[in-house]
Amino acid sequence: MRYEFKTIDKKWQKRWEEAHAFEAQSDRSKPKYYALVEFPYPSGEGLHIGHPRPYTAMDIIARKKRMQGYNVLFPIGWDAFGLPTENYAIKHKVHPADVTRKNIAHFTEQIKALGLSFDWSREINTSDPSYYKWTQWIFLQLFKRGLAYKKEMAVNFCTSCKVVLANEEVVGGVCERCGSEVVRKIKSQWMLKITDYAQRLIDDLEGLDFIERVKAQEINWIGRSEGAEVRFATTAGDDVVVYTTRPDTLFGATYMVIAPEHELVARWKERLANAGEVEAYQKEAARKSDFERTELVKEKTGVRLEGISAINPVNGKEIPIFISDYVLATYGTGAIMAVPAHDTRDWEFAKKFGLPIVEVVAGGDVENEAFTDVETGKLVNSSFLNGLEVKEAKAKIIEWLTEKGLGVRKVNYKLRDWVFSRQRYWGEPVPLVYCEKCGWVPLPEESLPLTLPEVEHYEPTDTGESPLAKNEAWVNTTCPHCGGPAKRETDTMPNWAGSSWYFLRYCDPHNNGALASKEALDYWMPVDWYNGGMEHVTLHLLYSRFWAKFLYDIGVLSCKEPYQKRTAHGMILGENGEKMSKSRGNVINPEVVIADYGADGLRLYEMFIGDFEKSAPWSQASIKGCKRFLDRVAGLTDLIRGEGVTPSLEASFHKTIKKVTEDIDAMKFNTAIAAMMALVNEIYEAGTLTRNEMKTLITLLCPFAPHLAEELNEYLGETTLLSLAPWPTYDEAKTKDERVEIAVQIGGKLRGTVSVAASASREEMLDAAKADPKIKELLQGKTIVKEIAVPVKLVNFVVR
RNA sequence: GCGGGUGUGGUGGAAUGGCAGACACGUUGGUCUUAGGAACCAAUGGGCAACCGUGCAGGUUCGAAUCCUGUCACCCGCACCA
Repeated sequence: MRYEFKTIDKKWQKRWEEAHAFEAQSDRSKPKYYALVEFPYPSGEGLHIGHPRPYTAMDIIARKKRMQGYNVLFPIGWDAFGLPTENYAIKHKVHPADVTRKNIAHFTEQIKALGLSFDWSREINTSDPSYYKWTQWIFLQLFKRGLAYKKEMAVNFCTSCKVVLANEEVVGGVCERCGSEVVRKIKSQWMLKITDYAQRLIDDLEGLDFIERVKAQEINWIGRSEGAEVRFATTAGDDVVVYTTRPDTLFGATYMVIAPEHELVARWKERLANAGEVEAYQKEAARKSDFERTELVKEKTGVRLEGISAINPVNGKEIPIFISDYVLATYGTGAIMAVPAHDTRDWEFAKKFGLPIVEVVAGGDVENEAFTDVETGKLVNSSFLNGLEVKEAKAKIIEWLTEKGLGVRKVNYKLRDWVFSRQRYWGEPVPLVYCEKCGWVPLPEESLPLTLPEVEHYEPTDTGESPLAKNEAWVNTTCPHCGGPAKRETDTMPNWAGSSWYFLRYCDPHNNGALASKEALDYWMPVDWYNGGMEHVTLHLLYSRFWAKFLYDIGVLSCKEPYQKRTAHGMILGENGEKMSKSRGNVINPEVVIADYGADGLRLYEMFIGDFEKSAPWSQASIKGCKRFLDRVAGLTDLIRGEGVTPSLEASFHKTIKKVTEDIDAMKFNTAIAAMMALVNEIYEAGTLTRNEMKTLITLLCPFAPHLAEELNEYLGETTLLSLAPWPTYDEAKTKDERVEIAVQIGGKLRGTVSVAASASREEMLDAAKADPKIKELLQGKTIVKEIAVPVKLVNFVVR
C-alpha cells in the first residue's frame, strides 16, 4: 500500500471524532488512568513546534493504556487569561475575549491536526465564567480560613506591563514576560499564605514519582534551614532577635547587622549620633530594586548605628550594630549576628570596616578567609562549648539559650507568600467588597461568578491601578453584610489562579453545583502521570500542589498530592542548536512540517529526535528517516503471505513487543521506535510476513503513528478501530534466541566470537571457545589462570 | 557559592559492569531512471598494520562509557536566605 498521508490523516481524525473514541467512560468499575499535559496558553503565535513533543508523548502513553484496558482520561483545555492577550487587545482595540476565542479556534485546529487522542468533550477554558466561578469559590474558601490576606508591601512592579509581579515572575531582575526593568513599589496586595504549607510541600514529595531534578528544584526553592533565634539586649533598651543557622558560633559574634528597613531603626533615630547618614543609607536602599541590591555583590556597604550597641548574651560584651542591605528584611527576623570568622559575607564586611575576627571553630585560617566547614573542626574560645564538634555545640548552645530564655530553636524557609493581586483587566475578579464598617467582606457563594464587566479601555493606569477602577458603576456596590455602601476590589487574580486547579475540573467539567463532584474526584484523582516543562516547577507546580493540599484540608479532595508522577520534557531547539525564536530566524512551523511529512511523520520524528528529557536540535534532514520508515511500513503489505508465524521472525516479534511496551512506560520513545525500525528491516530481509504479524506490528505502531496504523488495519479488512484494539502481549520464553553468539576474550580483550546454544553450560561455552581455531592458536603455550563464563554473553580466559 | 545535570563517530543518539557506536541522518560507490532533493543495494569510528578509541588523570575488577577518587569544560535552576 502507498502511504498517502494527506487523505489518511483527515479521514481517521474524522472517524475518531464521530466514534467518540477517546472520551473517558463513565464506567467507574474499570481501572482508571489519568494522563495530563500542561494546558496551553492560546497565544496569537499559534502552536509552536515544541508543543507536539509533550503532547505526543502523553498521547502515546494514553493510547497504550487505553489499549491495555484502562479507562483513560486524557483532557485538554485553555489557560486563557493572561497578559499577552490583554496587550494585544489594547493595541488593536478589540475585546480580550474575542482575541481569546479566535486564538483558541486556531489552536484547536492545529492540535486536532496532530491526531492526539484528547477527550474534547471535557474541554475547559479558565476565562469562561462557568469555570472561574470555581476559581473565585476557592479563593473565598482561602479567605474565610485566613489564608488570603491584604498587606502593604514592597512589590516587584514591571515598568512596561505596569503590573505587580510575583517573585517567581522576576527573572534576573527583569520581567519574565516582557524583559523590562522591575522596580520596587509599596502597594496593598492580596497575599496567599503558601508559607503555611512549606513543610508539607517538602515532606509530601517523598513517595511521589517525580523526577529528581523536579524534586530538588522544589526543595531548593522552598529553602528550608534549621537554626535558632537569639535575643540580644541593646544599650537602647529594646531587644533585637536575630536568626542564625550557626548558634554554635555565638561566642564569635563581634557585631550585629540589621536590615535598613528594620522597624527599630526608625524607633532609635533620635538616639543616633549619625541619624542623617543612616537615613541617607535607608533611602538609597529603598530606591534600589532587588536586582540592583544583589548585583552589587562585589562590595559590601553599610552604616554603623552610632550611640547604640548590642550585648552578646553569652559573654556580655558590647558589640556595634550596623545597617546594611546585605541583610534582607524579608527573611528570618531581618537581623543577624555577624560571625566574621565563620561566614564569608560577615568576613568581607568585617575586613572592610575593620571589625574584630574571633575564631571559635579551629581548623581554618580566619585571618585570610572565613572558615565555614561544619564537618571538621572543634570549638575554641567558647567557654563551655570548647572542644565540642560543631554539631554537638549547636545542640548544647540551643539547650543553654532555651533554659535562660534567650533563644529558641527555629526553622526558616526562603519561600514567601504568594502575591495574588494583579492590576489588570483580563483575569478573574476578586469576589470581595470593601465596606467602611465591615472591612473586607466576601460575596455570597451563591452570587458567583462575579463576572468581568465591560470597560472602555483595558490600559492599566500609570498609578498602577487596575482598569476596572475606572468603571464606577461596577466598583460602587453594597455590602453583603450590612447593606451599606461598599466598593469592589478592582485587582484581578494572577494567571496562575486558573491553572492551579484545572486538572480537577477535567474530572467533572460541566458540574454547576461544585468544582467537581466528590465521586468524580475520588475516582480520577490523583493524576497518574503529569508531564510538563521545567519552567513551571517553582510556579505552577508549587502553587497547584498548595491549592490541592488546601482542598484536601477542607474535604474537597481525598488525596494529599494532586500528581502521582511528574516528568519533564526537553526543549526542541533550532537547527543551529539555539533556542527557537523569531529574532533568530530559526523557527519551524508545525503546519508546514505536517504538510510535507504528515501528522505521523511529525509525531514520529518528535519522539525519535532524542532522549525525551533532554533538549534536542531540530533537523530537517533527519525527519526524512521517519517518513521513510512509515513508507516502508506501508510497503510491507506487498509481503503479506497467509496467517500464523514466520519462524525466522518469531523471536524478533516477541522481543519487539516487549521492548516497545517497556520503553513507552519508561518514556524511551526513541529506542522504542528504533526497535520497530529494526523489526521492519528484518522483515524486509526475510521477504515475507503473515497477516497477523502485520497486525501485531501496526498495533505496536498505533500509539506513535495512529493514522497510518488505522489505515493499514482497514487494509487488512478490519472494521473496528485499531486505536481501541487490545495491546499485543509477548511470551517471555519466546523473546530468547535458541543459539547465541558469545564473545571470547583473552585477558579481557575481544579475540573472537563463537556460536553456542543459549542454554549452554559453563563447560560447553568454554569448550566451544577453546575449539575455535583462532582462539586455540592464541592460547597456544599460555597457561590459563582463570576461566570466566557469563551465560549468553561471553567467556574470558585469564592467561599468564 | 549552593542544588541538579551533561560530556560517546561528520550529526542526532544507543549501550547502566560483559562484543562501544543499536536505530537514524549525512557521506561515498553502485542499480534503475528523460530526470531526481525518489526508491533500492553495498560501504561507512580512527589507523596500511600491530593496534587505538566514550572530556582528562588515576583506581577497583578477569572485564569499566557504566563503579570509586581527583580534575576540566559546558548547560539549567537558585543566589548577600545569615
